[in-house]
Amino acid sequence: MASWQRTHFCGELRETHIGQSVTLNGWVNTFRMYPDQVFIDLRDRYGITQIVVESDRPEFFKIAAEARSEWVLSIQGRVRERMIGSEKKHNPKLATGAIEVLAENVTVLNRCPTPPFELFSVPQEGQTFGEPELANEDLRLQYRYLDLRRPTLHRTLAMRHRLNKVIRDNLDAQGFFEIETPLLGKSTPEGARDYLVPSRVSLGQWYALPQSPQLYKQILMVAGYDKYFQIARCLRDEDLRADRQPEFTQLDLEMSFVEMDDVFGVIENLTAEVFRRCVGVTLPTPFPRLTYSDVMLRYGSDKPDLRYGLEIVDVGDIAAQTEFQAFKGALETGGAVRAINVNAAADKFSRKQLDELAEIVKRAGGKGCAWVKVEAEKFAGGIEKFLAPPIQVQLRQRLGAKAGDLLLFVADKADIVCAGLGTLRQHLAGVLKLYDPNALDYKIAWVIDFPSFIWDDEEKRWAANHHPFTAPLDGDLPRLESDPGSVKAKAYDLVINGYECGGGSIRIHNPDVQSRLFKVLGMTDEQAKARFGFLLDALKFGAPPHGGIALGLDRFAMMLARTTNIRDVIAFPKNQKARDLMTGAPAPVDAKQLKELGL
RNA sequence: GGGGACGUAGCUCAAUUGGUUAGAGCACCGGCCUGUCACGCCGGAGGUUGCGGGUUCGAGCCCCGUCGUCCUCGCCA
Repeated sequence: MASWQRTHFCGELRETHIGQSVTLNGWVNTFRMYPDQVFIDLRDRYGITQIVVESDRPEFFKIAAEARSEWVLSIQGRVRERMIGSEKKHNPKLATGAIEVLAENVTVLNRCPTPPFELFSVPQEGQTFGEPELANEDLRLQYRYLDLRRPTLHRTLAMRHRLNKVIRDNLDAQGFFEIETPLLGKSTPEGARDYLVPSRVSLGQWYALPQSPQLYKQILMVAGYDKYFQIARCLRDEDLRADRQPEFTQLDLEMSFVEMDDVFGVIENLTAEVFRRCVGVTLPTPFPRLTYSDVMLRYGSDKPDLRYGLEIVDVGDIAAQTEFQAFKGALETGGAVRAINVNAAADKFSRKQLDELAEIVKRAGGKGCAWVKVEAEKFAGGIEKFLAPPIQVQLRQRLGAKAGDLLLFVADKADIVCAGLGTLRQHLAGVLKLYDPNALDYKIAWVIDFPSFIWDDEEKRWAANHHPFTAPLDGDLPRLESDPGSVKAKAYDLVINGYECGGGSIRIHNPDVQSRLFKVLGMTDEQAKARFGFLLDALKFGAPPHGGIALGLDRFAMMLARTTNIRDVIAFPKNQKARDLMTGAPAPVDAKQLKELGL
């Protein structure tokens, strides 16, 4: 062992170590200088230990006095109790506060320039490390290795490690095999935009990086590996969001001889253990199962945040009795009129703020939002004059309204009403603080009974809502050709606190059904064979009934870490333009490289 | 591609809404200090207000363009 190597960690020493000779390695967290003493708080992953360097060792005192934030030091010394004379001078804020290390040797392992932004600040009560006010994110991403020194990020990455470990242990115990699948694969035309990789040995031809291991995992089922999982990197060349990165990590999973309940059982077992072991929260199982049509109506979203109420209520039948043109017009063209009762909020919104609510609905595609305040006897303001007393009575009853409530209405095509009120609901919950974003408060549910198809108005054809191998509900099969829009799928999403954290389906294993489904999608057998031939071939060779799911692990980590920014849970994330500000990727390459690839 | 917010010292922010020499805290440098622990005290240095143009007697502030960052719609089977 080299003389500078550590014998202990910086968070380790206690009164029991007093008198021992130790060596600590770490970064200078803070320093306090005196004419005859230098105090250095030395930091590593495990904590902080105070180092004292005294002037009776001038050669080391000089080095210590020069040391600055984030220098890397090795301190050899003796552990002693913090005393002045015979009086104890412990620091109760530090786990190591009873002791300090009197330096007998100081080695500078590396210097560090003044960091471009602050990494540490005053610790909060009960914390070893203090979080500074965060610098601009682009600066922090450029110096990611410095930003990653922040204890919050250490904790998050430690938590992700535990998440992966729990997943592997749990699925192993449930009988799953972890199997890797290729990164270099074949582009499949539907779905997200592919990242492409040129082939050097087959000039002019391209691999695609996987959007998910979907096709491979189904083939593994054909091959008899009846419980498969993989912690898989997936790549999609689409625009980024606060919860979306171009490369992200899925827990990909597939099982044979199963129906939906079997997948739910495995995932509920796993998810409950993840939350118990990562954040100490017990989730009640089984998770609630909500239908797509139900959540769209009540929450205006297929991934509702169930931590708060503010449910949407259909008032179309009552609105039809009014002469209010905005209501009548929407209903006459087959639309809907729905409302939210914002409890006790009548006085919380100024006229200007109500206009802002209308703006939010407009941004969601709507024409605006009508409002009315509820008083003891009657409604007031907004569209009150369009609502005759008997209408008011009905609305009051339907919406459970009492004096002081604020009623918000949106009238439009049904999907716009959902989007408008859904967005409004989220906004209101934030503004009215109906939930605590920092609390260990998790509302988790399955959303089921998704439509199999959605109508693509541009291409004038039915498109697969999930993917073209998703099995329709058995009872809906007879309507596959006659009424595709009414067919529901054996597809399911796992929704946590308003985030889609997973999705999957039971797959079609019957070639006849698969063929019928391709026809609905406007694909001939030949076209289907050209696109998915290898999978269709494989499915012919004795495919078992199978199904599975993929969980978005980055989003899971966001939930566990209680952040709304996916970059907080990824060690080296990309910015909104999909750039890595630390490495500078993407970047031009040498002409020679391009030439080799025939580009 | 559309909509929105932001860009002032190394960092976080301010600048009485167009008016004198653009300030503060932290960081940095120097000095003082025998027990600090966010040490304290004194002093100092540090600015093309993202960039380019325009309006004006006068622009950090208004207008146009551009670059960058974030949020969002489209997109994400």
